[in-house]
Amino acid sequence: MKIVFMGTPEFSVPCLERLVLDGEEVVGVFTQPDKPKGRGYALSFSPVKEFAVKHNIPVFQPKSMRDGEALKIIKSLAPDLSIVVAYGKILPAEILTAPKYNSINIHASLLPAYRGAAPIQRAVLNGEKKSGVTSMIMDEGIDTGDMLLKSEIEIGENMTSGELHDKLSLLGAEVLSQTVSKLKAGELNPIKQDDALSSYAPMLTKELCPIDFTRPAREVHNKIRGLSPWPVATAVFNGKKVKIHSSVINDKLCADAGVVAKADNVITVGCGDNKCIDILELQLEGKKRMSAADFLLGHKIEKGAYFE
RNA sequence: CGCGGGGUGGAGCAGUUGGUAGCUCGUCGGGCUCAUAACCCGAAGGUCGUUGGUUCAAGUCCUUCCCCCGCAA
Repeated sequence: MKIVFMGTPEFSVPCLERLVLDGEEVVGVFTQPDKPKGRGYALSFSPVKEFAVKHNIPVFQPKSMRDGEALKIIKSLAPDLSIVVAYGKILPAEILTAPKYNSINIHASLLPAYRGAAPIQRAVLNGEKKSGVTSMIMDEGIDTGDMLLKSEIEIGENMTSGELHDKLSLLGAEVLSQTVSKLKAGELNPIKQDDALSSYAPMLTKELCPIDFTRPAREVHNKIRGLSPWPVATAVFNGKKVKIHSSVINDKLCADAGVVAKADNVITVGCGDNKCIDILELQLEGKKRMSAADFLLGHKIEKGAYFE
């Protein structure tokens, strides 16, 4: 089957890779334009582009999908199907319906819940017990298309967004592969989403990062794992910003919000509900990420020290 | 050349106005203890990221390059 693939971040790569492994004819890849990133503003390729280049698949990076150019390209590629996985642009109907079998999307949530840009992280932030991947036929709305296949996965107590991301990314490739093969076999039964049950997962911003230790321990913990590995929950210690990379809930100790209850191998900090969290890994500004134990070797934590 | 922090014994940090390096942990040996990730004594281990320079003398000043990280995108 001739397929056009649209995707940008790391999450999309396993899907694209799976299509290639399944022997599909990927005739073109659309991905976001190269952008200056990182220190020094070096121009960088998207992970999908990296993969496509390596496999000699033609890459297209239009700035807009609505100026007719993109449509022209797609028509010239004459695909049977378009597959969109975290492309990062909202596609107009003319693009979606250009291929013979229209466009299929892989979304990292159990739709209709968590439509939108950051379904993985939002699920972790909200302390959801499960998540998953849904394939759907795309329409013009944001993740509102008719659902095709769905696969669930458990979210562990201490799982981070990064870990869930990696699992869903692989699961997504699996669901995609099945969806395509069922499409070929004519076995797909699109199911309408129940809008009443829908929810939206907006993009993360750095405003979410500061930890409020007056919140319950579980909420603090969910924030820490939900924002890991990006943008990472932060606190202030001794006037310096620290990123808190990982934690576990500690309901054996008790301390005022933000106050350090204990610091030997881990740093135990009080939260708002008379429980604590154990900080396992943290990172001082300008320093590398390190375990709490390593941090403590070089940083004395006096009695009464606190995070804010 | 977007802004900024940093590269010091295995790990995390100190190191003032330049005079051959110190702390905590770890490691090894010994001791104490019913016992211990506790405590005591002792030991090993560092060309102070790299290059060149200034100086009687540089981890500490200037220079080249490499690497790491925070911010911002």
